[in-house]
Amino acid sequence: MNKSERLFQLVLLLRSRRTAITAEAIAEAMGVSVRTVYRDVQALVLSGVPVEGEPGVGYMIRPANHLPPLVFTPDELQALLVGNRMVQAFTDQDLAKGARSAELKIRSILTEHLKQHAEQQPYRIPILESDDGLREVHGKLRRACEQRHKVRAIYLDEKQEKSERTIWPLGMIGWTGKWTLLAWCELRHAYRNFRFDRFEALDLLEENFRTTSDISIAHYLQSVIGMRDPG
Amino acid sequence: MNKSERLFQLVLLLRSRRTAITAEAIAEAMGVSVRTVYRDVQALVLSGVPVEGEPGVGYMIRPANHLPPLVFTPDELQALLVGNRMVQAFTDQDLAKGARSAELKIRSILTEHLKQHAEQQPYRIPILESDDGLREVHGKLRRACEQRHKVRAIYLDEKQEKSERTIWPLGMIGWTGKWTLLAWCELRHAYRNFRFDRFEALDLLEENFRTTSDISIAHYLQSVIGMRDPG
DNA sequence: GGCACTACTGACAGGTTCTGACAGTAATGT
DNA sequence: ACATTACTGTCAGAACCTGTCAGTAGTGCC
Repeated sequence: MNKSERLFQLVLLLRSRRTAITAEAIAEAMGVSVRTVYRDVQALVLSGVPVEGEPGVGYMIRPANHLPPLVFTPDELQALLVGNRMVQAFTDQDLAKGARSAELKIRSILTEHLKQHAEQQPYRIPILESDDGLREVHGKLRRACEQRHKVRAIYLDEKQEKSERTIWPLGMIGWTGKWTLLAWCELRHAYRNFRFDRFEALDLLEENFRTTSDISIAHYLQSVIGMRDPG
Repeated sequence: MNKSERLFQLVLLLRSRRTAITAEAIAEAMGVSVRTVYRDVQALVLSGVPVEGEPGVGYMIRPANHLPPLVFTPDELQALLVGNRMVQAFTDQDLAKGARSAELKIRSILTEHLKQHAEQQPYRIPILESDDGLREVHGKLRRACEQRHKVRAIYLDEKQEKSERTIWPLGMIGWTGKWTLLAWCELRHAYRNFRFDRFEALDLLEENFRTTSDISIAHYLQSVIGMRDPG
């Protein structure tokens, strides 16, 4: 990525956020040194782009129309289409529906050349009916996470031992070949991970839970795994 | 005026006009050669700025009112973001890069409300360094499919038996937890499927192949699996 | 006041990209 | 066939860019 491309991406990055971002975070996102970020920011300012910064806070862009209309490049388009197809195959029905309609919107703005490019991609991702049950589990759990419903679940562990418990679904982790639910378990008073394919029964309860600083996906990722939550 | 500054100015120039402007006029306005203008225009196009040109007419930026506004619903947005993250985790580096920049473009046009919504989604998809080798295999095979290069491969089957063969990579099939390559095998004179994680070595050959009505992904799906190729 | 930390600027050697000039290609018109 | 126009590819020389490191300024703590 050369400098001019990077400057465009930096404008996009700043425009994509609601909050300020530090030079260090930008450097990491762009794969360059912090010194280069300072230079880039200065280059933007000299070009008239209203970037503002504050020590201890980071950089923001003032909302002004500094972006021309943008269209997707061939690589970007392919990434979107493949990703959408994966969502249709590996998540749930409602999200699949969202993916399909998003794709129609994206296709509506393509040039003829890009449309042809989209026809020639080598990917095929079959949507198997045998995965319908899993898609339903996925949908229930997503709803529970989003709406913060406690869940009453019957779960089989790796030894096929059945347990029944009430859990607070905090987040959905995607791995190669499986999804796991990060939850706070009322039975064990601790975080637990549950594979979607091992739930035998699931009931969303009317009762809601609240995340706290000590019970949240960010807390788990930070203090239990030692990973910063980019989300 | 360096190149990055000039590109910003060129966007402003093109956006300020209702009519096309020739490369020569741009060159004069910018104080550079015509050759450089051609390069600059190409750089803008590669970043996704919809610059269009016609011999004898000149260049314009496609007006925003000729592009339908891209407005996504919360579900559509979530589907796009999750899909993009999966592409980053489970495909190759270049496609991941496309996904990232597509995401920035999408995020940069969101309303404040949708930006907030995007921050609160329950998905986390870790991008593991342990998958870097597989991402490299994925990238090679994608290139081979797209550019129609024959591939010289060393492959381990499910009994760990090693074989070496020349194959024509036709398409990439995504399943839960793994990718397979659909290829025409010169050794067996038949279609064969190869799991990405079982390739021990891969060399893209200079030699190209051509698909025919009897050797193609559509033919395989239709006549071998009995499935219509949605394309 | 001294020290540590944070965010930034200046300088430098080595590396990378960019430029104009020129040759070549493709399309169009006479 | 020839001329013109708009574009692409190549090359040598020029210009710019990068990360590293040292230094500056500001802030907070002891």
